[in-house]
Amino acid sequence: MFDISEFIPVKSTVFLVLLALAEEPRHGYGVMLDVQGRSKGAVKLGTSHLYRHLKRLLDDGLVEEVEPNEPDTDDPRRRYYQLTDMGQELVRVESLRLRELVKDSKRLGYI
Amino acid sequence: MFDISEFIPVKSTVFLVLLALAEEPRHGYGVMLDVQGRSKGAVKLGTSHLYRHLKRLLDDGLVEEVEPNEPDTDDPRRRYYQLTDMGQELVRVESLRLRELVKDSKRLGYI
DNA sequence: TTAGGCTATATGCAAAATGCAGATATTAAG
DNA sequence: CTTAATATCTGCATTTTGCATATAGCCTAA
Repeated sequence: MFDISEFIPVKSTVFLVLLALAEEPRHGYGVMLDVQGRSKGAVKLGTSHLYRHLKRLLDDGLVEEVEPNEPDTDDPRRRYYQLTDMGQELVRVESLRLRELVKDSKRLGYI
Repeated sequence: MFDISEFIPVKSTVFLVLLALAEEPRHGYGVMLDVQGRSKGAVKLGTSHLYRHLKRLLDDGLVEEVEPNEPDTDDPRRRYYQLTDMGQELVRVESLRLRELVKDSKRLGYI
């Protein structure tokens, strides 16, 4: 369907951004908080970094901007993003790759 | 035991190197072949990159050089590496982190 | 025996990514 | 009103990457 091979392996921090958006559309700052929360604070993604990642993901067609569900309750500065079809496939393929690595690690007795 | 928090998240390509060494001591070129094989060719690690990663891992105390098991059968150019205790712990902790991400991806229906 | 391909490690350099700091502005709480 | 939290974005020095290339030992077949 899509040729996503050039994006694999997905960078560790970028995968966290994709996974945040995999759950539901979010704005940049929300992505940052999700990344921190998901890793219990172990991974911190600086804002500068975050927005540059988002710009890159937009350019690559993995993420697209979307209107918020309830505009009136939202801070107007917020820009919402969601995964494109290609972005969803990348999450799927990269998840499978990581699952194999985890399986190897388990087989070797590390976890 | 060790403070490995500064190394998390481990870069995608570096984790592949660590996992190659997690199986058994290998020399640089062997690591490269393992990385390619483990991902069925999807991930290619250039030689320049590989040796710089190894140097960095040595400097960080995650990997250490080791004498080959059977010197006489080996190409004398080869330098063998294995994980240190800290390197092993990093593999363990990072594997657990990745397992959670895969679990999230599964919960969201991506895999 | 030598030519070619694979194995093996390493460096140089331009381009890209990163980390840190800070600019700018809105919202919410006290 | 003042402060803290929210929110997006840019500048710049440093680090990492990608690509090419250097060097050289090993292996096999013409």
